[in-house]
Amino acid sequence: MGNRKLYPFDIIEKKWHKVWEKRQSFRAWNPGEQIPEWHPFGKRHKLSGKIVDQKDLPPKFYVLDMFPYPSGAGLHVGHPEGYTATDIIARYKRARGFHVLHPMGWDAFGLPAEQYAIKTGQHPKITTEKNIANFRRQIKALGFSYDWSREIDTTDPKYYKWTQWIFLQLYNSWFNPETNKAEPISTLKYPPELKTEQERRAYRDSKRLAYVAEMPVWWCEELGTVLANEEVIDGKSEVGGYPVVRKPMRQWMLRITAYAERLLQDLDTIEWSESLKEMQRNWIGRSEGAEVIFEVVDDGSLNLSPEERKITVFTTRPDTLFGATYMVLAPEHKLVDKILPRSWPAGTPELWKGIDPASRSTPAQAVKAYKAFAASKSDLERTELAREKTGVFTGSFAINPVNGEKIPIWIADYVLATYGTGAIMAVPAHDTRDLEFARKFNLPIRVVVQPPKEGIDPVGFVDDGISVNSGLITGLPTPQAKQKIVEWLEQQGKGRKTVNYKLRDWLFSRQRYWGEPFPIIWKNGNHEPLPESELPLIPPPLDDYKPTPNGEPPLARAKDWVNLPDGSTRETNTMPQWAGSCWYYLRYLDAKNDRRFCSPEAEQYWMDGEKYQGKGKVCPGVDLYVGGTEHAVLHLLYARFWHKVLYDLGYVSTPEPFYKLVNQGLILGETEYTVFTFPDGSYCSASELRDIGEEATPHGPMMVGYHKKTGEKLYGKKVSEDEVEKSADGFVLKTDKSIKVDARSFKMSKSRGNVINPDNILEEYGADAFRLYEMFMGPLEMVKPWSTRGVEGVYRFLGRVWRLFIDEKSQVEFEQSLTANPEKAERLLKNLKLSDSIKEVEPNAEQLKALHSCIKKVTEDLEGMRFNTAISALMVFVNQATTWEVKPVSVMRDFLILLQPFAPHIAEELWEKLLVQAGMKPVLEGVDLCYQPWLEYNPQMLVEEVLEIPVQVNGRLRDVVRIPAEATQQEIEQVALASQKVKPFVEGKQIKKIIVVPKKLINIVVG
RNA sequence: GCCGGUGUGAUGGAAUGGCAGACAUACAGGACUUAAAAUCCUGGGGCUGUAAAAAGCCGUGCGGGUUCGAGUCCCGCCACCGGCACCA
Repeated sequence: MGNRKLYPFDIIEKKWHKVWEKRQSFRAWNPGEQIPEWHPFGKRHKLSGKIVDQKDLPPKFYVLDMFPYPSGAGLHVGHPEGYTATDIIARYKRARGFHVLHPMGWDAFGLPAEQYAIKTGQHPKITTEKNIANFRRQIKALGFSYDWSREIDTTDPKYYKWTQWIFLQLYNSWFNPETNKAEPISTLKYPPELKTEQERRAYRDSKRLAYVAEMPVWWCEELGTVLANEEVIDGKSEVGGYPVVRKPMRQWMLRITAYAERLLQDLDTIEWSESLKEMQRNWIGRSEGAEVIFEVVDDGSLNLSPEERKITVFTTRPDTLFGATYMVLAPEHKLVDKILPRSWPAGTPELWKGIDPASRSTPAQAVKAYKAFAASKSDLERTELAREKTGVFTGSFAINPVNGEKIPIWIADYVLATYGTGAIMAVPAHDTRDLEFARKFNLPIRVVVQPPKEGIDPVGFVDDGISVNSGLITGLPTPQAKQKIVEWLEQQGKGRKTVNYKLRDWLFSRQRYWGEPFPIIWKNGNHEPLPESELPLIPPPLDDYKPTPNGEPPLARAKDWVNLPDGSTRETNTMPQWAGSCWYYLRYLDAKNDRRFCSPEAEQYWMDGEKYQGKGKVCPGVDLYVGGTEHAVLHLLYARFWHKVLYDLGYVSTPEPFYKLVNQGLILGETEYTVFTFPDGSYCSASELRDIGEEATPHGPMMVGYHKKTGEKLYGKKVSEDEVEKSADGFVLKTDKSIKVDARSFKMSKSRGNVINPDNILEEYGADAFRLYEMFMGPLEMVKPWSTRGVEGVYRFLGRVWRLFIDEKSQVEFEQSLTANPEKAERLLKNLKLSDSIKEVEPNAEQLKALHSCIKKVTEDLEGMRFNTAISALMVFVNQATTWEVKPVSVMRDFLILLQPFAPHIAEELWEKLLVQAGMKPVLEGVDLCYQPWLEYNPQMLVEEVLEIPVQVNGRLRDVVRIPAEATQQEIEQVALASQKVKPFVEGKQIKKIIVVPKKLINIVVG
């Protein structure tokens, strides 16, 4: 790239940023606010100077970005992808007359700032502020039409005051299963047997939506904190990839499980992508089945109470009860230790007695050894490897309620304590895991479901079939068999129909400093809420931000803060990072309110589509939410949960927060080519390798592959694009075409060194080109590789737009005077002259057609969020307009209205030129470009007098004929048949039928 | 293994069941230039064919099907990407 700019984007962009800021162009107005005389929104909607009421305001459109965590690394090119998409929509909707709310803020609590604080002793606030300032600068440089007056920061006490307040709402609520919603804790009814206040308190505390529980949690030594299930991936922390272990700790929990069903059901009411909804459904993991009670066989020596004698299992296949040949408890199951007989029953095979030969003398010893073995396995080990089944016989038996059969009770870690009842009935014939286990320990396998088709082995058949050898359900197809057996169990009091969810309650406390402190104090072992008047509760500064040596959170170091005069102490845990992002979209509605998290008026106006949009489509909540898939389950599930609680308590008016959600696809690094070499340095074709992939090494990620024949591990070497060429299938080395090269794009990462810094792109091509490129790459939702060459392409397009309007001679003079007086840059812009070819003339038919087909395409594509094709329509227009000797002002004006959402800076500058130098009349006089009304296309302008109609014979293209638009079907047929190119294919054959698609195509079918 | 998504030129990608490859990138040729950059113009899926054309055939991951007509719809596969994964 030469250093000469195609147009002075740097000057223009700075200029318009200042203008927009000064005019507060993108400020949105809450009901009750007075709109100043000068504001363009007031002018557009005739509300200037008025104190507006909800009913005066035009329909709202709330378009939201997932706010970023301001990391020290600065903006990633992935951020502006979503932000540009929402900005284009925001600008388009504004032009369409909507009252647009388009805010931005910072999700600023987080680990990196805290870890930096641990290293340096510097308060994390300082790092955070610095990073926010950098992010703000970078985002502002892109010219997004945010209402910056609503900017929020989750680490600002004015913000987290309300995060803490919402926590108190959760704390002071319980979920009433009868009404299926959260209610104030005061409506809780106590069982009559609870007499003392202490008993009632314990009962109350056990029902709260925010409650304390001692439970095994994921403890991450490296991070010095516990993590939520959702933050643990493959036995490692999602952040940093550190090992985690299970550890019982006292923790704050949020009762999200109470909302499992509603979180699932309401997915059907919102417009999210199917894949995203599926992810949430999977996470919630609803499964219908039955609980079945098995009775432990006790000859009296076990001393079991009647309650302890019952083992309840959960199964989704009650129809296979007759095939249950053993049962399994999780090692952590409560009853495990109670059911152990003193000695092995007669005839217990050695194989059943456990993993440790030394401990086989009694069941208690075997079980103890097995429990120790299972507990020692990290979760990584549990999920990894071939998952060889392990387990041990307890020595006890239970009675299968359907046939009275005595079956052995085992413990095994393939049964999870945390799902269902922590116990299962094992049906090896019809469950893959049970089958594996039964085969390993030589347990009986009994077929009770016949596959519907011949030739399928019934052992290991897990789908629906016909019940066999199953007493009263024999002969029934699986669904009916399930129903009938459950009815029978219910009659007998041996079981019932039930639903289970994979979703667990949300572990809500962290042993960190840089998070919201809990507004909770502890008095005599009981917790109490802080009064609302004491919010926000601000954490004290520390000298040392590490956890204390005995594992207490860092806040425990601040003795003066923790210990209160009356002897009570503060909770020292903090909330997880997700807390602040659970409700930020509500704070934007009324960001400065210090009496409430958000006023009811603002909430109702901006969130409730139905009431204030009048007729038409109802879009409750945030109308459009755009962000990455990385938040598919965590943030989006948590936020929906909080929203539903607030809805139940009457604080918000919609059951769902985000009506329409779009996931932007990841932007990968530029395509990389890898050639593999043998240790001696000679090349190996990628086609001879299997399992090509990345491997982390101390020098960063390396490409590795394994030789298909020898299994030898080979390393890859990066080669540049000019060293390779495309062959029949895939790329090969230019120097040796027998050597295939691996070509793929990778996620951008520091260690790989393929990160594109937005600052550099902005510097070289400007914000408009950057915005345009990110949208032009392809459909928003798709994963796509970055290509800096592609940026140059759209940059050239903007250069063509510029030259369409600006006189070349004045451009040259401008550049010269700019070199001489760079400090006068902005004033020199005035010297740029409009091209002489732009004239106040009536547009001709061709020009109108070009304009109106552009309006049509851009409008339709914006409605469908197909930005890439909208931009190509703009390019088509410019390519056509470049050939016009005279360009009518009106046509060029309308083009700028279409261009503005995509490339606002250049559009504003050229609009101003048309106003000042060509005396252009805007569509709405005195209104800024960003509030000019959108254009309607006129179908009349697109009508062709002569159409080019393709002629097919038997579906194959033979000719294209020109036919007057008003031609009749017969005339069209005649012209087509008369075509010299068509004749040879028709002559001598019988014409069976002629299909004429009006204005589109004609197909002659011959026999 | 289960669920979801995607497969189209050298590349990113376009195509309400109706001219496959819009628009752009890369490439090649030309104009302008002392030269280069920038700009403008032209070309282009493959094969056969021809002096050049014309013309024909084949082409949207693979195999079938529906249809006058399929990248698009249906059935069966394959590959890649993402998510979940001992959840009974």
